[in-house]
Amino acid sequence: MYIYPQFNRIIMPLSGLDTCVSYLYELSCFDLLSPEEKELVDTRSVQVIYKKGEMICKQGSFASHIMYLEKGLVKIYLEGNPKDLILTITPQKNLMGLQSLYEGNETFLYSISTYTDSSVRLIDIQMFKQILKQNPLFSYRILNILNESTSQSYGRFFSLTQKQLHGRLADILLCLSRKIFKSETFDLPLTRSDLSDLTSMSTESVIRILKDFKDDGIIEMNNKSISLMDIPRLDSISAKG
Amino acid sequence: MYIYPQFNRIIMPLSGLDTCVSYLYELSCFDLLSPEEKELVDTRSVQVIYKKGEMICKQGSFASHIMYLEKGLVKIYLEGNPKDLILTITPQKNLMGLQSLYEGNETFLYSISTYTDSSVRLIDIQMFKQILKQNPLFSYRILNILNESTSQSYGRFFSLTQKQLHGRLADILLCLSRKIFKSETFDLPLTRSDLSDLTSMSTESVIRILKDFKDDGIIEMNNKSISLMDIPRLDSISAKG
DNA sequence: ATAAAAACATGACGGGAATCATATTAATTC
DNA sequence: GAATTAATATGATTCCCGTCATGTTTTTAT
Repeated sequence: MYIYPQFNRIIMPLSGLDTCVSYLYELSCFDLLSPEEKELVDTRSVQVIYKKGEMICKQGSFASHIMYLEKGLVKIYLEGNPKDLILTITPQKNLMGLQSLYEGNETFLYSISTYTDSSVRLIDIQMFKQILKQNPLFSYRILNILNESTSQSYGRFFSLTQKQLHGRLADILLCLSRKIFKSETFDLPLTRSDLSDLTSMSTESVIRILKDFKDDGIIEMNNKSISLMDIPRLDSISAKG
Repeated sequence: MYIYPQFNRIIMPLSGLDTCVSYLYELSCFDLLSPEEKELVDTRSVQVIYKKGEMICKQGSFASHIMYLEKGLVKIYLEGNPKDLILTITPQKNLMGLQSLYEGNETFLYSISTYTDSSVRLIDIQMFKQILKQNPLFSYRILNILNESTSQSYGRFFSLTQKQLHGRLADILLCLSRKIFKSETFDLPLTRSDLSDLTSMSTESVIRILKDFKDDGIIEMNNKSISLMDIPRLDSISAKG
C-alpha cells in the first residue's frame, strides 16, 4: 500500500531554494559523451571571443546553437522597456541557451551580454538535440542542469517579488560574494546601474542603500571594491526581506 | 566558416514569451513509453483524490514521486511570509514536480494545493528516473515540457517584476480566459485573495482594479462570473505594464 | 433558518521607492 | 592632457500601492 509522505517537520520558508543569481555547482556534462560524440561536438562547434559589453545572443532570434561559456562573466536577461530583467549571472564553465531546446519554437528565450571579455563555444543545436535523443545519460544530466537553473530562478523570483529594496540588495551582495567571486572582498565588474537591473530597482536606490550599508558598517566600499564586513547581518536583512 | 546569426529585424519585447500562469500545450509523454515501461508506470503509481483546498505536496519535503494531474485545477507556489508566490496554475493533464528530478537534492521545490476537487496520479520517482535514463526520447520529451514550463515562468517573472498593478491583473485575466477556461466568459473558482496571490498585490488592490475595469467597460462581473468585453484593451494594458 | 465566518467592498492614510533635477567624480576619447 | 562622456552621488518631489478601519454581502456551518 502506498503511503503519501507528509512529514510533520518544520519547513523553513524557501527551503531548498536560494535567492542567488548564479549557480552553486558547475555541473559538467561532456564527460558523459562517447568518443564519437565528443568528436562530433568538436567538429560542429566553434569558439568565439566576445569583448566586454557585447551581446552573445538576442532574445527572439533563431536559436541555431547552444552556448558554452569557457571564460568570462555574462548576464542572461529578458529585454524590457525601459528596464531589462536579469535572470541570472553566469560565470565560466556553464552551458547557456538550454531553455531553447524546445521543439517547434527554436528561438532564444533571452538575451545574453558579457560583463567581461569572454570566450564562448557555439555548439550546433541540431547536433546537440541528436545527441540528447540518443544518449540518455547525457540527456538526464542536461535535465539536472536545467532543473538547477530553474531552482535558482525560483529563488530569485521570490526575492524580487516578495522582498523590499534592502533585502534584495543584500541577496545580490551575498550571492556575488559566495557564488561568483568566492571571497568576502571583490572588485565589481558591474556598475550601480547593472546592480539596479539585477535587483529591479532604480540606480539611485542602489546607491542610497549601499550607502546605508556602509554607514551601518555592514560593508566597506572604495569605488569598485566591496568588502562584506558583517555577513550575519546581511543574512538577517535578506531573511527579513 | 561559422557565421554568427544576428538578424537585424525588430524584436518585440518579450518575443517568444508570454506572461501567463499556465501552459498552452498539453504535451503528452506517456505515449513514448514501451509497453513494458507503461506497465511499470501503472504498477508503480497510485491514484489519489484530493478535495478542494488540500495540499498535494509540501515545499521542502522529500520528493518520493512525480505527480500527474488527471483532473482538477491546482496552484504551484513558493511559501512565503506573509504571502505565497504562485509560480503557475496548472489544469488537468499536466505533470507536476518534474523540477524535483535533481540528483542529490530530492525535495519539492514548491508546494501544490488544489483549487478544485482533483485527481492525481503519484508516480514513484526512482522508477521515473530509471525510465529517463534508459529511454532517451521520453527523456527528451520531458526536457521539452520542462523548458515550456520555464518559458512560462520567465514571462510571469517579467510581468510581476516589471509591470504595475493594472498590467499584472490584465495578464492574469487574459491567461485565465485563453489558457485555463478557453472562453471569454468564465466562473472563477478563485477568490479575490487568490487573485492577489497570483498577481503579488493586496486583495484590496485586486478589488479596486477589477472595479476600474468594470467601470471602463473592459470586463463585466457578477460575483464569481467574469466576462472579458474588450480584449484588445486588456492586451494594450498588459503591454504598457 | 439562524449564527458565524469568509469573502467582498470602499475610503482614509502613510510609507516605500521611483522620478526629476543637479552636482561631483571617474573613465574615455581625441 | 584637455574635453567629453559615463558613472556616482544627493536632495526634493511625486505617486503607486499597501495597510488599516469599517461596513456589506455571500457562504458555510450548526
